Amino acid sequence: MRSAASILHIDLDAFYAAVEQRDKPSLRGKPVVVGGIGGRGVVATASYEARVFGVHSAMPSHEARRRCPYAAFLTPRFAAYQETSAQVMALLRSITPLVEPLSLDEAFVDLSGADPGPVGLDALDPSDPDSLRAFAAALKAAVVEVTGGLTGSVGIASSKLLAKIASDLDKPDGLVVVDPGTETDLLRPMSVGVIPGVGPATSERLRRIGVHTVDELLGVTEDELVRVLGQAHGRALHQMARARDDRAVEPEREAKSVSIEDTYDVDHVDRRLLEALIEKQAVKVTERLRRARLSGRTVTLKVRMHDFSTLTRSSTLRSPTDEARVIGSTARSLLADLDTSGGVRLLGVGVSGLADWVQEDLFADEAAPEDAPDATGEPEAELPEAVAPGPTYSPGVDVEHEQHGRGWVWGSGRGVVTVRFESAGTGPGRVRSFPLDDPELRSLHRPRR
DNA sequence: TCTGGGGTCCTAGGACCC
DNA sequence: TCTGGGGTCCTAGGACCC
Repeated sequence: MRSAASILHIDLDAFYAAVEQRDKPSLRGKPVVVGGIGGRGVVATASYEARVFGVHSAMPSHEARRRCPYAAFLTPRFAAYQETSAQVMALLRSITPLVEPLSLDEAFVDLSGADPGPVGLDALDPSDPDSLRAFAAALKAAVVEVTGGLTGSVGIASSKLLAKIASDLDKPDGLVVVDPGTETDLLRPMSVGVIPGVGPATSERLRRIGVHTVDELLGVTEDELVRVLGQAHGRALHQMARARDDRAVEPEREAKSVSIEDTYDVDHVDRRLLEALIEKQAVKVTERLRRARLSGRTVTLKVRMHDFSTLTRSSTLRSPTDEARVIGSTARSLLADLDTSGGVRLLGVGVSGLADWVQEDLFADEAAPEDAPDATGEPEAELPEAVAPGPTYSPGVDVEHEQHGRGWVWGSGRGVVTVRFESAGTGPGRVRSFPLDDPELRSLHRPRR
């Protein structure tokens, strides 16, 4: 841990739901649930108004609907979230290049040597708590400004560990500065679960040796922790309990894998269908690889069975590839070893062992397992709807009507789509319904990147 | 109608090599 | 005259994060 509180962690509040409320004025102040809306969907983010009803992330959507039937249930618009995230990250990088994004809505920032000019301040002194508080307040205001109204919670401390814990203490719209020297006093009474990396399994193991709080964790020797949790985790936790953490903010972390996975509304048994689905995923993974100018050597197939048991099978090629044909045939050959007769609820295709270049493949003929019948060669019409294009008018997606302008899909069914015409800058808008095939209505949905 | 999708990191065993 | 010891690569699974 550093002598000054020079590490900042920012976490945008209820991020997906907040973007939806920004862009859909009629939903401001109301319960909003963003996530999968199919029978097997789960909640990605619930607005604070929905959390009051007990709705939270990772809860099955049907359970969320039971608890909060009048919430707006929306499918995610990742393009909008990515755009908003990029605005915030750009703001942070205008202050210092030492920015480490953890996800779309979270980042660490190393404030040593930062320039507070972009948030309208002359000076920032990380050794002065008042200066830090003034900076954080200015930063939060700037986030509201660049995002068009989103708030974030900020924690500032002498390490990543404490900054992250601090940003969580005063949500939403929070601001907590941990003064150097007070770190262990802050941690001591807390549950071990506040330490990032301590989830249900670790908590349970610790509970069995009588440890519930950080204070109790302090009474356990490093050897004992290693015995219970393994080398890496045990040592790390022994350090964390003492607020010892000198991990650096790493601005340039590179991707280690790229993957696609899909859970289907029904379990699939038909092998030809499974192969066709894998082939589609291979094409999508390839598109992502190529956009990032990457190639990879190891292809992994993930299969979740009807009983939720999950298997992975992987195969490492002689050289990196970014070809859908190679990735698809490799993944399909991995399926061959598995007994899927009980039904498959999820398939996934991933590529790891990434290289930021594409080798001219001297062994192309050998790298591609010899001509397994090509699933994409099958007539599309023979396959069930699972491989057909999805519905265009999912709840929440952006649309435009020639007469009425921009709006978003409230719902659709029985040949009708219902649209509310409003956007971030307008007030709450009117609602109208149209036939699904209305030529004047079009989806502005951009395919997911 | 139980349990998403995108990731990261760690462990453990076997093969292989020196 | 059983059975060494690392190191690296690969595979499979699991915990965890948002």
